[in-house]
Amino acid sequence: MARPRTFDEAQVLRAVRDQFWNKGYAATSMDDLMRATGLGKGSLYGAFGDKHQLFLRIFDTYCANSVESMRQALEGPDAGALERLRHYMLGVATASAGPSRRGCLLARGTAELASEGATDVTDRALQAFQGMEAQFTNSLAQAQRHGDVAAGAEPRKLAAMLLAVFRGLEALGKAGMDEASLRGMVETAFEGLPVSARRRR
Amino acid sequence: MARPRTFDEAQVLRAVRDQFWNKGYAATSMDDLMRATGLGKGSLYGAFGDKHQLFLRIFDTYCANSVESMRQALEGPDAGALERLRHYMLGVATASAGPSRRGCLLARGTAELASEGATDVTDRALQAFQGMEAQFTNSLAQAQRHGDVAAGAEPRKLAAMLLAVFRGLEALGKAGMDEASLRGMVETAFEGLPVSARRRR
DNA sequence: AAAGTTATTGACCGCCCGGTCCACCATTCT
DNA sequence: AGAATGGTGGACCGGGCGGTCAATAACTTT
Repeated sequence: MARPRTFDEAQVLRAVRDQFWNKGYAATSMDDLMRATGLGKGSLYGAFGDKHQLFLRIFDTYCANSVESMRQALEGPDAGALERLRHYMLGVATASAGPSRRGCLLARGTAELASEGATDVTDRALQAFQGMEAQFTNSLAQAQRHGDVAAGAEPRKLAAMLLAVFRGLEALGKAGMDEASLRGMVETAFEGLPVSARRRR
Repeated sequence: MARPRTFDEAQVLRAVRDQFWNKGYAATSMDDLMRATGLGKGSLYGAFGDKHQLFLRIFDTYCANSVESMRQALEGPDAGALERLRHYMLGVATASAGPSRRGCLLARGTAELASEGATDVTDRALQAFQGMEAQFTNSLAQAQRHGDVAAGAEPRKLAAMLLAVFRGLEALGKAGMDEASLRGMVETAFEGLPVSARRRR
């Protein structure tokens, strides 16, 4: 009934996301987005609305993807749950220390847009964080079931603590903290987890 | 030999800091700074240079103040060192959860300016974080000396881990995480610290 | 083929951006 | 008193900002 779109929406959104990711929200201009996507201004506005809506759109999918990719990384049998979790967090430490310096869009977006009453951003971020915490809880419960974590421990409390470490890694990595330090933090946090009595050395 | 300044430099810098703190770097305009300080543009540029230099200036003192205020909060005899540290971090948790939402300028500035190769910002941030870590290490060493922390523990490793939690609190608080959760993370982290054998229950 | 509908492009809008510049002023030195 | 010095305020600059819009193109329906 009408002219079809000539661009791949997913591809455009990826380009937009990368722009916001690299430069931040305020520092990204609509011209930057035009250049990055190859679309004219009218197309961008027509398809996605204004800058803020566009940001929310990519922020949304970024959050969902983050939680989902974590879920995939952690899923598996009870037996290796604790080790998978530890391995995952070590990977985060290494990635955060990388020279990319772009860090995590979730952290960046929240830091930049939280203050000005933009609850539409913080709400999504909070939901993502809670989703991540739930993944941690799940892994720890698996580990507990398998006997790697003390029977009396509370997976949810431990998960919350690990979530704080997790977000801290990101923050410190962006400041340029070296990989060894970040990985050390993960190791130390895991050494503090209550080990099952049967496995205590 | 010439006309003296009519403004209080410290006061002006405080106003500038608050502007950057509330709105972020990119979103703060020079007009905002003129309004906040009451100074004309010429005075601002004459006294402090351009926007970036001005930001570095206030960022510098903010970092120094942060480390120093932490030092003051933690200083004291060996006896209460661990408890002071715990109390301090609980205070951070409560403050991060506050409805102010402005969070920590150190975190915000780093998140916003780290990516674009602005090592002048990240260098200062990293130095501040290392200063904080040193304070933690110091308190933990005191606690160890007093027997609150296991003799075999390594204060520096534990301090690094607590630093990650510390920065995580800030990040999660900005997203709107509730106070009870944040305080819980601190409690859990402290429960994981290796307790002196003499004091183990 | 004509009508209807939507995508696309880029010119255009008013405004505000960071930064410069200069006329003016308050002070100190001679 | 007058020159010299440096602080002050604001007009001014070119350009980039977010956002709008009308002309045109590409498709479907009748």
